[in-house]
Amino acid sequence: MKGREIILGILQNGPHTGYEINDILQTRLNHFFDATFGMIYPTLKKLEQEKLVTKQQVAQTDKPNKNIYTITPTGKAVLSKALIEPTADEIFKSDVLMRLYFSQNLPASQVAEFLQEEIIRKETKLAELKAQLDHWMDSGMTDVQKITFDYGIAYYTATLEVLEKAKTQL
Amino acid sequence: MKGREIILGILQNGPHTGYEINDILQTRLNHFFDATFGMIYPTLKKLEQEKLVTKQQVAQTDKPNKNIYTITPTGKAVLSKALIEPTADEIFKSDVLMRLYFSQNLPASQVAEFLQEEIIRKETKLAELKAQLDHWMDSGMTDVQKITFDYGIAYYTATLEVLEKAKTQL
DNA sequence: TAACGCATGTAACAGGTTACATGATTTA
DNA sequence: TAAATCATGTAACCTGTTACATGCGTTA
Repeated sequence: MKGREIILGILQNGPHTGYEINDILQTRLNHFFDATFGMIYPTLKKLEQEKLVTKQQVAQTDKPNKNIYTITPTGKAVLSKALIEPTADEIFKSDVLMRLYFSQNLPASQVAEFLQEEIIRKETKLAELKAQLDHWMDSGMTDVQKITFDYGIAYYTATLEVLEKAKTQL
Repeated sequence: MKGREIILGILQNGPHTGYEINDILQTRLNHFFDATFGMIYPTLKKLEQEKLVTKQQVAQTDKPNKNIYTITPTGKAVLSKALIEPTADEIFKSDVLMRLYFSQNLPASQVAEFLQEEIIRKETKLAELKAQLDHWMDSGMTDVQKITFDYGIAYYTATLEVLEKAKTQL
């Protein structure tokens, strides 16, 4: 699934603005997808042109006006088709591991810094994900969605352990 | 680090052909980077134009002719600079987790299939990585490179556990 | 007064993917 | 005889990134 189908997926649970879609992506799906407004708005525009979503403009007084997008029956059909395709390989690229791999000529202090940068990032992400659990359960988390949460926790926890152990052993 | 610097990094450990670079990427770095020939050859061409590498053509009788690329002093300078920059966030996108997230209207059998597809992939990757350890240690694995290996093992192991537990609990 | 939340969008560009094209030798 | 290994490359395309542009109300 690419941005296109992912946005359709989010809209299947109800109409949303681009801003809200970004919010969902940044909180609940942050640990396995990465989105930016530069992708969300152009994608919504294309989806509208293809008639997979409809746009409803809403004027607001205190806040900027907003566009609420709703998935169409055609959009639902496209999504359903995408959802039952065989799954694709995950994409994982780590700059930190790449640095470690190429670090032969760097001082240990530099290597320690790389490790530390990643430890901070992962600790932050882990804390955010854990903090997210309560709100998410309130707003209706399914058992299967819980797997994606557990996956994230397990991933951050296991790799943090490796990074921390490596740091002490330098 | 993007493809450009990664290829420079590999060439810092000695001259290589594009084919060999691919091989290194597919075996040792496979668990945190993904490369294709369609990226490697065009990148080598650009690097040559920028004089960051030099090409030596070698005629072979039994096998196709090959081009051996060597990093230049300018190339080494570019690489050194890239290596000490602050590290970038890792990129992680999981199609399987995305399917699980959107699976409300799918039958449990379909969810089980998603899980199974990923379990097979991860088991395969884990086995390949473990199998790689011996050759890699023979060809000179540094302590810091060992971290990248441990990271991969920890990641596959921890997430496999989550996926397998989820499968039994469906 | 600085930062954050709300809210949308475009244009240029980078980076990599996919598919195609070729072809001999060796191994199963 | 099918598949794998060795070996290189191009062209079109897709997808997303980065940077820019705007602007009010509220909170710290």
